[in-house]
Amino acid sequence: MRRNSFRDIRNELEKRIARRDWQPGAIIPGEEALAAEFGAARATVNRALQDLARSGLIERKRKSGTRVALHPVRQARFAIPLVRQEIEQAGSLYHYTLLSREVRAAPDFLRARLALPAEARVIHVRCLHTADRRPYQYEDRWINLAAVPQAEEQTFDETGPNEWLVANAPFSHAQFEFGAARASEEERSVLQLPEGEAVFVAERMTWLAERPITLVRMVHPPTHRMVTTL
Amino acid sequence: MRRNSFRDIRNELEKRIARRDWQPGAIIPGEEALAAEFGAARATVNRALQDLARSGLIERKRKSGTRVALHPVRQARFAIPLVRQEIEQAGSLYHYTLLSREVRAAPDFLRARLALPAEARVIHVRCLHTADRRPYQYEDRWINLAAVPQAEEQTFDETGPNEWLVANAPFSHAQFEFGAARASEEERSVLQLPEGEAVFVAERMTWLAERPITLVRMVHPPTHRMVTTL
DNA sequence: AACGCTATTATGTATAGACATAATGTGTCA
DNA sequence: TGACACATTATGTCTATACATAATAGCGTT
Repeated sequence: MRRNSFRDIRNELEKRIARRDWQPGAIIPGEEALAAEFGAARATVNRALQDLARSGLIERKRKSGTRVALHPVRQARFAIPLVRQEIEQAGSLYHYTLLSREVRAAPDFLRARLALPAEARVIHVRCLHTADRRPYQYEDRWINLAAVPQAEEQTFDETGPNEWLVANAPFSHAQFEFGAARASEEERSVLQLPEGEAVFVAERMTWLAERPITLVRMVHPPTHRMVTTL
Repeated sequence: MRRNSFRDIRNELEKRIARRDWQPGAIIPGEEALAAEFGAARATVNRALQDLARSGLIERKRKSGTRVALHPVRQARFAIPLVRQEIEQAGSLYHYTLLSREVRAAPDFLRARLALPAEARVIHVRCLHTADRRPYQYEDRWINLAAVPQAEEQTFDETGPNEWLVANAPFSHAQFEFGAARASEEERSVLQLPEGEAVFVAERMTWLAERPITLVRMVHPPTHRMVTTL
């Protein structure tokens, strides 16, 4: 006979919620009761319930008890891979090309977005990532030199700034923005797209404890799909 | 003196990893050792480590031990709101318009994507969601009648199929796809976009325990941004 | 060297019992 | 009646202990 694992309990409760055995908003039995029902310890039931709460299916409050979430504000997760990994995992040949690299004062739009002081100096890097020799991602990146001074010594002609940053400048917070746009003149030429083509744009800002690290705009051809499951 | 909570332990370990006290790829002390160091039980350390593993900062393997992730494959979460909520939370006026509703046999492309049998019947609904009278999202949805027979009685002329489904047909799995595309003729006319404009496309498939429920294609004007933080 | 069995080891999970904490209910006193 | 202290309750967390399980290392056999 199989022992009652917290997964079994979680799955069973999940099923009951999906089946509407317990209405949305309704309170479900307490940990003690469930523990008795499943013949498990309260700690085991607790673990199952915490799991469900994390996935947004139930809401828990001390003393009040546990209830089925009214609006199952479900959330999906997506991984943030390195371009190289993403491409190589798809079984393609990765290649990196540096297009330009420049140390300069932060332009106004960047100062505004990253809340940088007037005198801020940054590195601006533009590069292209290809998969099987076909343009895959055009990367347009700004790095705050005040936060990552070692970046100034990097030429970025062999490895991309993303890989270097991941290995040398951890971040604590990040903001992501995804959208679509008509390809600009420059994007079209770099990605070799026909006139008027659409592009998938992902922007990312990262901070390490309130200090802005980098802003990057990653532009993909319209064939690109970001996929995730729940 | 404050008790060592698993959060404290997690935060401390997080800090050490950020500080590079342990190099990426390096093995970190075992649970017993950490428990001794923090003066906690192994179960407490275990909980902290499982937490870190879930967030992708470390990788654990039985017998081998725990090591700092080489490429911290961090993951971000995004919420899956109802369009109405999304619009109203932004302080805008939500409005819904049904464009068409039709019960029919599943077309080939749909049968292929949802793995439906040859005789499958579906509802096809097209509708528009507006924010402050401006087109916000064009929704093109297919519902599998074998999985949600009650949908056949719904007219969807007052509330959108999404809202109805959320309240009446829960799902257990979902797949999301995001991308960009040039607006089709139909999308342009519904969303009132100029010729050659780009659109942001989100597709979602949902299942309840292996039974396909629905496939929806949600098309947004290029001004739309999907934002999330980590 | 190749193979397969076994012992070892670190993590994974379960348990009973205890105390902590937040939220709510209740009774007392001014 | 209102303010406030106190009891109650469900969840939150920790501990010590035990056993389970996956993966590896080492050994012995062929």
